[in-house]
Amino acid sequence: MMVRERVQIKKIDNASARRVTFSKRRRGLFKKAEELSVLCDADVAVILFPSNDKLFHYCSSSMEEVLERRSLHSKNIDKLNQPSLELQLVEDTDYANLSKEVAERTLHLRRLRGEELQGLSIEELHQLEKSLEAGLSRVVAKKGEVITNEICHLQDKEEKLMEENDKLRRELLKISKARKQIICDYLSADDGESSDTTKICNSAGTPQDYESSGTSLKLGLPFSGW
Amino acid sequence: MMVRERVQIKKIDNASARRVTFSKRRRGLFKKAEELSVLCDADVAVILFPSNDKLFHYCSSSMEEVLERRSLHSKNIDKLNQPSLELQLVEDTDYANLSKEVAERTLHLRRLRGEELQGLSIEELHQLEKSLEAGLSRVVAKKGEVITNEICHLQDKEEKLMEENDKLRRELLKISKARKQIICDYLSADDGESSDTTKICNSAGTPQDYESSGTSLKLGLPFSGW
DNA sequence: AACTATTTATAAGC
DNA sequence: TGCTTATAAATAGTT
Repeated sequence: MMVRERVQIKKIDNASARRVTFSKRRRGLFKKAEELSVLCDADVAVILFPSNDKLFHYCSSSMEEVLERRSLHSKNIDKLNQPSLELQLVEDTDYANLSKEVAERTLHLRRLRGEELQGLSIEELHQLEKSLEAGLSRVVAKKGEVITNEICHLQDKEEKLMEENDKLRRELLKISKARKQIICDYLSADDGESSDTTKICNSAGTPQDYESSGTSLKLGLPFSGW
Repeated sequence: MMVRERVQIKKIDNASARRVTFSKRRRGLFKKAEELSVLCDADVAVILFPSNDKLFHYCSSSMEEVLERRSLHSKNIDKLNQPSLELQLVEDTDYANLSKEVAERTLHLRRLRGEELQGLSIEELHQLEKSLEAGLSRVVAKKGEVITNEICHLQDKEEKLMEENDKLRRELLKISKARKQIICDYLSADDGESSDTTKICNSAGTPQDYESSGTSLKLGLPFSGW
């Protein structure tokens, strides 16, 4: 029973246990959020997406209001990290605005490439650095994921090809044997008493031509600079 | 000391106590959020606005992504409000081109932040990674340069201030000596033969008030998160 | 910021 | 789900 020892924080494999824990901890989290908002007079919003694609949320006031406030904050204080990507959806009515946005994004892109850094404060450079590090780690993680998938896929393919290969080899072997049998039969019929024919008729011999190439399939990965 | 009894969940009046509690509970809340996201494989976002108008947030993945997901969930209702999007595309070509550019740059920026990576090939991910690494190294180099400059500048400033400090201290010392001399002279004139006056007249004594503060100048650097 | 008595959250079992 | 309980974790008040 109960919490015998320190529980380690890693994904719960058992799906139903995971759901139970999610329910319990969701309640706990929302309660903490509520307490914080009351004790410290703060606006608090919590959004949860469990793996089953449902949505849970808690907000001390109005969710829309809090999110709006956040995006304002992001735009003003954290211009470097959050270059109003949300704005894309908002209808940017005139040409001038759009033009400004292109310029903004272009500058930001150049700075992320390490260009046009003159005049930036240490704080701004530090945020740029953090942003690059975060992006890099996500990209590297994604790449790992894609590579793993690719490898699984290729291994699957390899297995299937090897099976097919085996099948084909067996068929060839069968045909080869049949052929030799025919020749053998022919020779036996043609020259019944010759003792030399046993050499040609060796149907139990190992036909090396079709059995030695099974494990050297070349399955090139699509890119080699990892 | 400590939690003598059940704590009332109501606004903490004392502002500094409120800030301390906010800090502690914020850490706790973010920790719980993180644990929930890991244990239950959920996406979690927490946004906090304490009364002082700062912004704190935690997100298990990308805040923008989570918020977008949330708005998709709740936008099922709003779908009827969006018929104007197509009508706007009937504008002139320049506007359309510009719009496309904004979209392109936005996508690129988001990918550099590690978002919207689905569907990219290994090669593309690899290039993104290289690009991020290159930008990161340039930004880090620039930051180093700026920091070095800032430090030189501050050292200059420190030296000048210390010189000025010395000058001021010497002047004060001079004034102090002059004053004591006047008192001494006065007392001597008033009571010529008293042997006690030598104590007061000790003009070679060390006036500690002006000599002990020279090396403790505080020259705060503008940012501390290096 | 560190400490600690106490409250609170929660894992496991039913 | 909800209840129970032993234990882990959070934290209020103090230094």
